[in-house]
Amino acid sequence: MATIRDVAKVAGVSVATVSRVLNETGYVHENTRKRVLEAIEQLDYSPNEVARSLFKGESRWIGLLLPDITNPFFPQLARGVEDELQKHGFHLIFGNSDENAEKELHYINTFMQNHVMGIIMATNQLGKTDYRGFPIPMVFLDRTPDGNPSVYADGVEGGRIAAREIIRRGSKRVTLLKGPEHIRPAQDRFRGALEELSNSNVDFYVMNTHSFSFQDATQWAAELFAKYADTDGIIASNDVVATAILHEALRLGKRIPDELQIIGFDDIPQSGLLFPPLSTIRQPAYDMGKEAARLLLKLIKKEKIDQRNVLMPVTFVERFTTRKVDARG
Amino acid sequence: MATIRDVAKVAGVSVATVSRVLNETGYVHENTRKRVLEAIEQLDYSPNEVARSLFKGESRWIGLLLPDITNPFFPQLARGVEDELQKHGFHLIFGNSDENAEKELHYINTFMQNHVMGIIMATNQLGKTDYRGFPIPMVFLDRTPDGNPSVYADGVEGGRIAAREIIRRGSKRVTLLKGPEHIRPAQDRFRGALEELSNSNVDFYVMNTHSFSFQDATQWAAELFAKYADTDGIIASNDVVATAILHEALRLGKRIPDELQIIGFDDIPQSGLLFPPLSTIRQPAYDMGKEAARLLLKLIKKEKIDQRNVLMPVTFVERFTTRKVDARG
DNA sequence: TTGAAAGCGTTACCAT
DNA sequence: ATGGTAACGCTTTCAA
Repeated sequence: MATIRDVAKVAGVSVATVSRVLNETGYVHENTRKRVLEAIEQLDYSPNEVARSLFKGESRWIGLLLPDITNPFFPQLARGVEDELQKHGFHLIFGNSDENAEKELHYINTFMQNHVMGIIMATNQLGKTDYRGFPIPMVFLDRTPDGNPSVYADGVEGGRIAAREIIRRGSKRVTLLKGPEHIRPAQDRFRGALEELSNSNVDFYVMNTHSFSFQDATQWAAELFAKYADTDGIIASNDVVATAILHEALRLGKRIPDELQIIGFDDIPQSGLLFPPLSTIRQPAYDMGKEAARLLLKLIKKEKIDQRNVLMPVTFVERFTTRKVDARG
Repeated sequence: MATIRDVAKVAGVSVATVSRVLNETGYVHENTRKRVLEAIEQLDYSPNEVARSLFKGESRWIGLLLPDITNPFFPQLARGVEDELQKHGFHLIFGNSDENAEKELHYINTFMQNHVMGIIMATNQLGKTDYRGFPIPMVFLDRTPDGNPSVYADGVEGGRIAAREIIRRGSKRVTLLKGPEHIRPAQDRFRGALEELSNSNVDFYVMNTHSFSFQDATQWAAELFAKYADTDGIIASNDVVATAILHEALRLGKRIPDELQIIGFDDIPQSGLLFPPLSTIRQPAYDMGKEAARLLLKLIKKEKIDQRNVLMPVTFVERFTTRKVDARG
């Protein structure tokens, strides 16, 4: 690996001059500039970012902390973050926290030791640790109780839409799954749907569920259909749960969507690949990632922020687990 | 951020001594050690990895370059890599190459500039760039033409198993999809299946297909069923393609698996969530990630390597797009 | 057992 | 327009 000194020697100039052409700062004669550029070419030199970072006290690294990249919602998000950072010459250091407060702290720590310029994190441990007054910018992929910068999807509205659409398409005995207590988006969705359902004239049944796992959901689904056999519409707390319910319904021979409608949440990539393809409330995961990266970059560059908490819109994706309805509703 | 100098000052010793207790190198009196530790505690000091890395000319970073984290096979792999690295105190710098040689080079470059100690990459551009004699260890997630270290799944055997199982379960008119020419695992699978099919007494039809995309596959599926309506077994080139075929078959009202059997490849997470759940040849993605990380770490530490090219076993995952057969076959 | 100082590869300041 | 050099925070000789 050639260093700036090697380049200086070959070009017959001082390291200061090389640095100047590298960074395009200060004066340097066109001829010397050429010589330096040639030397760089010849030696296949590229500057050592570590040294740069040490001197400047800054870097081009961003830490991204996700609960689990294996969870289908997150890859899109990560991709959005990476694409945006990449455009601005920043790089990602990545970790999985498994929703574990200890791991989370550990990663934040190593991020700091590695001079990252900012951190983007999704967590449900919010409130357990106080991140106000943190020495570097952080963006949360979720609302934060303390008003930290964040980007999040409009779960409440999502819940409302889900309820509205399932009612509008004719379900009369709706089942609403509550979702994990400690996961904020789940509770938002629940509240939104509950609100809309309460104001409607359909019967509905709330089922308490505590996880997002496929296994668990399969079991509730069985219980649900045993207990409430004539339900004709289910609002699931996310797409994975919706998938489990769909399976169980199919297994019981229910006709979807004629006999039973199902709406999920998230619009993870596989939802469109199910049979029948799942109708769901879409969170724009990729764009959320991009937005988070943008916000963080602004924070880092201390640009003016007009919106520290950006709310992303949510949309109904009509596929085939809900009935068609004519344009006028 | 406190520095080693601050600690030295508070503890009333030199930075050299602090460094010694930090690294547990050289002699240091128990009493001074205590004082230093207290100072560290008091200042909440942790060493600057960037400075460390600059001095040592080494780091705890590993670059991971994947085609696209959004592609369902890769998150598991990434997770395997991260878990293993994490255990050994290494961190991941991550990028998506999109199978684009230019991007690939760009990332490799930034990885190098950032002093990563090694690189793990999955690519189908192999051979376009010569990575022999590269200054840091690289592990490829695929076989490499030039014998670079690698970990890969046994595609040929996978193809054989797929063909064997579909024949054993009674398909008489098998369709084999070829998959993209330039993707090595796809060709391995194809060759394996072709071999087994050739040695069998079933009729078979090879369909040339050029991508792994869901959209494209949906189209071929339509063509396929039009052209070869009585095929009763399809070996797809991966699970995404298998899913598209499954859909099309369901749409045409075919009974699965009685009338038509389908086998995929990969065992991506959603394959078990399809309806009916997809039978497939499983690549152990998570373990492949772990194995790649282990191999790389060994390379970095210059430990003895008994196997520079590790072949991972592939298994048949029996679900419900293939027929049951009694234990004796 | 401890400290002083050089050096890792940069950048930026101050001279010239 | 160019060069010398201190400094970033650490580790590691070398001397004491």
